[in-house]
Parts: sequence; C-alpha cells; structure tokens
Amino acid sequence: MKAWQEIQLQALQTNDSEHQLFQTIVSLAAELDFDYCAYGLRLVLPLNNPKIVKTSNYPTAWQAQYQAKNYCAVDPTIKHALCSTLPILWTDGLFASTAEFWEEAHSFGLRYGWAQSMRDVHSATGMLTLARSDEPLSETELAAKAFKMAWLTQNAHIALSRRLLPKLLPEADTKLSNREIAVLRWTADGKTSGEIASIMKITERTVNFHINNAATKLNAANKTSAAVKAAMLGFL
Amino acid sequence: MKAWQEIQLQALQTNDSEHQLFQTIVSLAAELDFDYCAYGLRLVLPLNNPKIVKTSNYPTAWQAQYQAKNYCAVDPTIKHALCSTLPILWTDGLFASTAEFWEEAHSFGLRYGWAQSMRDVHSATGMLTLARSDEPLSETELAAKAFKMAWLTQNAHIALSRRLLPKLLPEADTKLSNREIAVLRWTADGKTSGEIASIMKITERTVNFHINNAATKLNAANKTSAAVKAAMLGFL
DNA sequence: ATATAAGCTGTCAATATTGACAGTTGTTAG
DNA sequence: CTAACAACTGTCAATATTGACAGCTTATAT
Repeated sequence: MKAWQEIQLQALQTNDSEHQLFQTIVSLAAELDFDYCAYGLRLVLPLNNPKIVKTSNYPTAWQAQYQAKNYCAVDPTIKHALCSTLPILWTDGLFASTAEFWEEAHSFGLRYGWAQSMRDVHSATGMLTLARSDEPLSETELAAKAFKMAWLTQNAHIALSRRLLPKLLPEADTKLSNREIAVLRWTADGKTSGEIASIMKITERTVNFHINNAATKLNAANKTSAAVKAAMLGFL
Repeated sequence: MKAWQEIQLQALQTNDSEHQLFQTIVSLAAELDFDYCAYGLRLVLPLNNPKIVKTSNYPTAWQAQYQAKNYCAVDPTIKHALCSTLPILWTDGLFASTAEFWEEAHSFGLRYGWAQSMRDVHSATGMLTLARSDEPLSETELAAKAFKMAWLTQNAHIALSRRLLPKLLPEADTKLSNREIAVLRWTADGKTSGEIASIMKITERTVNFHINNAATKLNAANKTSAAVKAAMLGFL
C-alpha cells in the first residue's frame, strides 16, 4: 500500500504526463478491486456548451460509442456529479430512464460501479468513476472504501486538472491587477460604474478603464461576462 | 470504528441540529487523536465582504480573541483553503508572517494541527481543522490519516452546509424558470439582449423581461449581478 | 537611464440597459 | 372554473455602457 501514501507527492511534484498520472490512478483503482476507472473533467465556461474531457481505461469501442451518441448529455452519473459531491452507486434505479445507455454499458462489461465528484477553486468539476464486470458492489464494501474514494477523487482531480486546465481554459492563467480585481468585485456585486467611482474615490472614467482592461485580459465581450468569468475562475 | 461508516447516513438523513452534527465530527476527530476541531464555512456572496461562520471546540477565550482581532483576515490556513483543496499542515513557516497570531494560538494550546477545505456546487467553501496541544504531527501520521481527513472534510461540509446555507444565503433556494436560466446563461457568456433575442428567436423586450425577473428573484441590482449570482450558485 | 506596467483622467458618439407604463396567451394545480 | 405562473410583447425616457480618440504620473525592473 505504499503507493497510496506516495501518489500525492508524485502527482503534484513530478513532471508526469496526464497519461502517466492516469496509469497511477488505474493501479490505485485496481488495489481497490476495480478494473475500470474513468476521470472526467468539466469546465464551467462557456456556460452554454461547457468543455468536457474524459480519460478512461474502458473498452475502446465503448469510449467511441459514448462519444458518438453523446451519452455525456444523458449519463445520470454526470447529472449527479454536477449537483452533488456525494458518491453515487450504479443501480438499476439510477439508470431507469436511460435503459439503452445502461444496457450498452453492460454489454461492454461495465456493470458494477460508483463515482464521486468534486469542484475546485476554478469551478471546474472532476468526476472519478470506479467500475468492474463481475463482483457486485455491496453497501458494506462502499462504506469500507469510501475514505480512499474521497481521497482518490480529490487527488486525481487536483493532479489531472493542473495539467489539463491551462490547455483547455487559457483564461485561468490570467493575472488581474489589484485595481482590476477591486473594480470587478464591485461590478459583480451589482454596482454601476458611477457607484464604484464613489466607493473607490476615482473617476467613473477610470472605473470603466479598469473594467475594460480586465475584460480584454479575460477574453470577455463585455463587463457582465468579465465579472462572471473572474468570479467563476476564483479571481474575486 | 462503526461511527465512521455510519456518520454519512446520519449526517444526511437525520434531523440533527448543527450542534449535534458538530459533536459527531468532534468525536470522529478524537478517534483520529485530535482534541480540537473547527469547521468554517465561507459563502461567496457578496464578493465584497463574504459571510463566514465558524464552529469549533476551541477554548472560548481563543474563539473570542480570534473574532475580536478579526484573525480571519490574517489566518494563513484560511488563505490556503481559499485557493487549494490540499491539506495544509501547521508549520512555523506557514505562520512566519503572522507571528502574533501564531503565538497567541500556542498560548491557548493550539500547537499541532492541519486543515483541509473543499468547495461545493454553490461555490461555498468549507474548511475542517484538526488540532491538538501535545503530540507533534509527523508526515507519516498525516499520510496515514489523509484518507479519513479527505472524507471527513467532505462529509462535515456537506452535512453542515446543508443546514447553514439556507439561513445564510436565501438566494440559494431560488427557483429560476427554464427561460430565465437560458437567458442568464447567454448573458453570462457576454451576449447582449439583442443577440440573445436572435439566438432564442424572441423579442429583445422579452429577453429583458426574463433577465429582470431573474434579477428580482436573485435579489440582484442589475443583470451583471444576476448573472454572477446565478453562475456562482450553480443555477446555470 | 529606460522600458514596462499599473493607475489615472478627459471627451464624444453610438449602443445597451433599466424602469414604469400596459397588455395577451397558454398551461397547470386546486 | 379559477388562480397562479411562465412566457411573451409593446412604448418611451432616463441612465449606463462601450469604443475610440489622446495623454499624465508613479513605481519597479533591467
């Protein structure tokens, strides 16, 4: 079990690629008796059509099928992950309204599984799924493995999102100046430029100047988008 | 160790008060050999001056001191919690620039400790701190207890924030209509009312109508604030 | 010394927003 | 049947925003 105690350092301090890191996660999953393992990352932005990336050791044919049929939009575990960070067990009830999806998954050997998600300071959501073909998953087993699941979800997300985020969401690397942050904070709280000018004892012109600079840096079309992006990415 | 496997059900399904729940957490902390235990919840809104509530079994005098001197604004563990969900260990280095704070904590018996935070779908941040007076905290001990810490942080936050959030942030209970959500999403992505009208094939007047209704529900002064609130609270 | 960045300010015209007036239609739950 | 609600539309005036012009000061890093 040494690996469990070392992965955190490894995951965060080494220069391992996403692929290498994911292999480490796969082997930790195997130690928990799960052959299959999947990590999904969903960014928040843009709010219409947010980006999702997936990595798994599922059968290639199933990965292709999932992608082709856009099962992301249907998958009840993803729905759950987006509104709760509690672990969710694959049960017939959960998949009741998505029978086709559930049967196809079965046909690829994905039968018993569970998933847990977390959200980070950039509002990105990471979901880790552990699954297998043969052995049913009892409540007892879940309870016994819940600690490691919580930990693995966290660390998998931290390690993988660190590597994926800069590529997928360049705005996350933006540096805002102190003034830009202050002005955007008040903006996000619903103040007009004029009100912010009074509060900060500067000209309205200057307020708009800072907002505009921030919006440019954040690749935002206007101040509403700039405020939302800055808030969601944790800059405020 | 039965308690560990049962707290999740208990925390989520019972009608226990915050106080009772916190006592459960205290006893789980004790099983991990920590006498002291603190849970802090920080809401995001308003972005200027966000609300923070704390619960702990720290000496009453220290709690009062912490509050009186507004140590929230200084505490390096809070700073860390707001930008990372990794556990953080109380070290002299961490408190190097806040010597007075650190020494006072010592004088109340708070010497060895660590903390971990998480963020939920409402963008609220929860931080759990475990501490004690006597026994130093080795890296080995941390590594061995990291799983339970991750789990406890999650469950403490889920259970306590469920009870605290409605009181502290009434907007979190708002129900937005489908149209309001759609319009706010496009707004948050930086579209003007006119553009949204084209996209959704409705009048600009109707777009503004929906935005205005959503802003009223969300207690927002204007559409920027409405978009930020809705996005941060996970409605979009 | 000099470049770079942050911070600050001015004006003007074109657009966008908000607020307050007043309505219609269709669906759903009691 | 009726109340409640979501969705939709109209006009008009007062405010707010954005974009494009141009320029100053101060601090920090090379």
